[in-house]
This record gives sequence, structure tokens and C-alpha cells, in this order.
Amino acid sequence: MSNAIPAEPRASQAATRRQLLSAAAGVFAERGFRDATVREICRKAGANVAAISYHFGDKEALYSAVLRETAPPPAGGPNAPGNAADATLSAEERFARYIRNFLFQIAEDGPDCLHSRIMAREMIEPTRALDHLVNDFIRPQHQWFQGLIREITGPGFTVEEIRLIANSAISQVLFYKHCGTVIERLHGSALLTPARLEMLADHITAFSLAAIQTLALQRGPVQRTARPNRALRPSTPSRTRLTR
Amino acid sequence: MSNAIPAEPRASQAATRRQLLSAAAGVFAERGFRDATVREICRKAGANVAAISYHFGDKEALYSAVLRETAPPPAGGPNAPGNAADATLSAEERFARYIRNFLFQIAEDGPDCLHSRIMAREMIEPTRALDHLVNDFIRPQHQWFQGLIREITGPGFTVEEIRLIANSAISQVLFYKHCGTVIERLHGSALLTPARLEMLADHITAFSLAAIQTLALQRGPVQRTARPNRALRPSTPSRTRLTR
DNA sequence: GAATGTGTCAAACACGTGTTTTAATCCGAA
DNA sequence: TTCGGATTAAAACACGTGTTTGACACATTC
Repeated sequence: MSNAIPAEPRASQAATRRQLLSAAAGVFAERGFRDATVREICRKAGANVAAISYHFGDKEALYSAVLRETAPPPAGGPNAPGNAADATLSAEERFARYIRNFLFQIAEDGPDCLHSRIMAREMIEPTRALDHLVNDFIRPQHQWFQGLIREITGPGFTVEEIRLIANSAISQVLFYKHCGTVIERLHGSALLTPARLEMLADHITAFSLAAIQTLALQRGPVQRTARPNRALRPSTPSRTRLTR
Repeated sequence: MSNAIPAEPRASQAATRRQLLSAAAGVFAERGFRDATVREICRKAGANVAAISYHFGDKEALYSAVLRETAPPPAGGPNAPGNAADATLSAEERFARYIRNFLFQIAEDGPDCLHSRIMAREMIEPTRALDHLVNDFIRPQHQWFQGLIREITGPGFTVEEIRLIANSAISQVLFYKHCGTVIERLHGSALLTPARLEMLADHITAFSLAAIQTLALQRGPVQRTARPNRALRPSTPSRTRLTR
């Protein structure tokens, strides 16, 4: 037993482990933890089923490793969702970007979307990893989003009311991910095309901003202090493309 | 072999079959088709596992029978969702009732809610029964709801736009059903209490009506022909309890 | 070149699932 | 009472799942 740490224990060691992680991320995102089979993961990774036990311990430990590996970098604090934190933009424009980012993250199938897709899966089919995901990702993002909404509403809303509004906006995005099958049956066309995603993001933004601004108006227009004209003007971000 | 048709083949025959249907409805609604086990169903029905094969054929046929048995009666046409079709009410009030009925139907656990709960399950975990459910229940209800929304918006919206608005409203309701676990983790309190359901229904109604009326206002207030004052007034159904 | 430890593989294992088998039981009809 | 079909029950079956086993190949080290 040499005291020297084997920095690179084996060339192939890291290779199989990496391919296992990559294949597992895709299968977990596509099927969820429960319906993902170790045999499919290993087949796509070109490895033997025993490799999971050898490199990770068991299926659940592999799942945890996938969550750890695919986790997005902090990128200036845990609460910065993509490019929606640009301080030079108005709150409404940041809202539009957040919705669009969120929708594309969970609907597209690029390698950057794996973590978001797995989280969307966890919401409807929780595993023991849910607590960790809530604390490290979902709650910070939700808090950040609630702060953004309060910028638009102005004061006069309780934290509970702000939370309900945030849920109303987010639920529209998740709906197209979770209920995609039934929506496609309902009006018989593919949902995931980029063009349709753009349209969906525009609608959800327009619908939600219209609701938020009207609720703020009803609650008390005079309480609005910061940049009141911008918030009260019923802007139509669904018509004027903000992003891209 | 007697030619006389055995109108009541056996007293216990119908009994086991009925108890099997009842138990299966509860288990299917609670766990979904996939996670429901025939052994749990039979244990709750006080029957042997072979009874499913004997009385129905297999698990899937039992599921179909449950859907058939728990289906709500037409009740004046297939598109009348509960008491939300009362023609004496304004469109906004019928909207509020529809949202409230929908939310309670999928969140509560009474025997009348089984079919709705199973349908909510089908949306995120479809089975081969989905096509039938879409054609017979989901699509008619969705069409009815879109007609209701068009009453509020007035003309000037395409069918696609109306459909998006309907989805935005429905998605908020389904969110609390499908993502209940993560929401409870997020702010650590039970979601399903009747008091909280009332509050959720009020919020979703207020949020959605605010959005719809504002979008209609932006689109073109002059196009509104029927009862314009009622639709344009930003009523606050979240404050004035409409139902109950 | 032999020894050692690491990584891999096919096969087997343990377990839960839906389904079927086979015999026993029930109950009305003759 | 006896017969015969209908119904039930326990056990076994077939299959897919995650996991483990034991042998094997390979590179490194002595």
C-alpha cells in the first residue's frame, strides 16, 4: 500500500464512471428515478450492470451523484436564474426572461437542461432526494422569484399573497411539462417545438403580468412608490418580443 | 344448462365484484394505475387475488371498469361541470364556481371525487385509457370552459388564444394536486385542508379573472358587445365570497 | 516473470409484481 | 340428499427489477 495518492487510479476507471453518470442523467431525466432501469443506463453507457454497484454503491447513490454532477454552478449566488437577474432590465422584462428560461430549461433536451428536468420530475414523483433539492435549489429560486414579483406589485401584499402569485405563474410553466401528453391529445399537435415554446412563454408572461398588475391596481394604486408608471402601464410583452 | 337467464347469478357474486370495484377505485385514485397493486386492492376488498382475473380478466380491465363505474352521470349534457352551469349567474361567477368545484373535486377524498382524482393521475401518468378519458370527459369540459372564457373576454380572440387562457387557469388548479408534496416542503404546512382550499380557489379565481379582463381590455374594449360593464369592471371575487 | 490489486463480465440471486392453476367450497336445482 | 355449475382460496408460475457473486483480464509493482 503506497502512501502516494493515486491521482489517476486508472484511465478507464474514470471513463466508465463518467459515461455511467452521463447515461444515467439522461435516463433519469427522461423516465424519472422509479421508471429508470439500471439495465438501460448501463446499456447506454456501454457498461455492465455490476458497474453501478462497483462505482457508486446502488441506484440511489448513482441518482445522488447525477444530481450533484448536473447541478448548475452558483453563478453569482444561488438565486440568479440565468440571465433574468440583469439589473438593467425592468422587473417586467426580468419576469418575462425568467418565465422563458424556466420553460425552455424543463422542456428542451440539451445537456444543460438535465438538472431542471430531473427537478421537474421530482415534483410529481418525489424521492428521498427531494428535501435536498428543495433546500438547495427550489426554495432559493422561489424566494428570488417572489422578490421579483414584489417589485412589480409594490407593497401592500402579504408574503402569503406573493407566494400564491408566484405559484400561479410557475404552475402554468410546469403544466406544459407535466401534462404534455394530455395536451397533445387534446389538440393533436406537438408541444415541444421551439416555436411553440416561444409562444407559450409569451402567453404565460402576458397572462401573469396582466393579473399581477391588475391585482396591484385593485389593492391600492397609491401605495406604489417606485417607478409607478412602468408598473401600472399594462405593457404587452406578448407582442413586443423581449428576449432573443 | 337451463335456458333461463340467471338474472341474479349469485348473491355473493355481485358483492365481491362490487367490493373489488370500490376498493380498486380508492387505490387507483390514491396511487395511480402503475403503483396500485392487485394484492392491496384485494386485501382492502377482502377478496383473493384470483378474484380480479375471475371477475374482470386482468388489472387493466378492472381499471376500465372502475372508470366506467365512477364516471359522473351526464347530468344535463356532458359539458355541465357541477353547479357552474347555472345560467342565472354571471360568467365571472360561473368561472369562480368552476374553479372551486374543480379544485375540490381533485383535492378532497370523498367517493364523488374518485373519477376526477383518477383523471388527474392520468394527466401526469397516462395509461391506455387516456384517449377514452380525453374524448369523453376532458375535451368536453375543456370546450365548455373555453366557451365560458369567451363570454368574459368577448370576441377578438382566436380559438388558440382562448385555449391558452383556459390552460393558464386550469394549470393553477392542477399544480396544487400534482406538486402537493413539494409545496408542503416549501412552506411546511398541510395543503389539503378545506379552509386552505377555499383560499386557493379564491386566489386562482381572482388571479385568472384579473388576467382575462385585462387582456380583453388591452385587446380592444370597443369590441365587447354583450354586457360590457360587467366584464370590464375589475370585480374582486377573492374578497367577496361567491360560493358556499 | 510472479504477485497484487483494480476493474469488468456473465451469471445468479432475492424480491415484488400480475397472472394462472388446481382443488376446495358454496348453494340452488333436481 | 345429491348433482353440477359457480365462486373462492392457496399455491405456484412467469417476468422484470435491483443487487451480488465469483471468475477473469489487465496494468502495475516487486
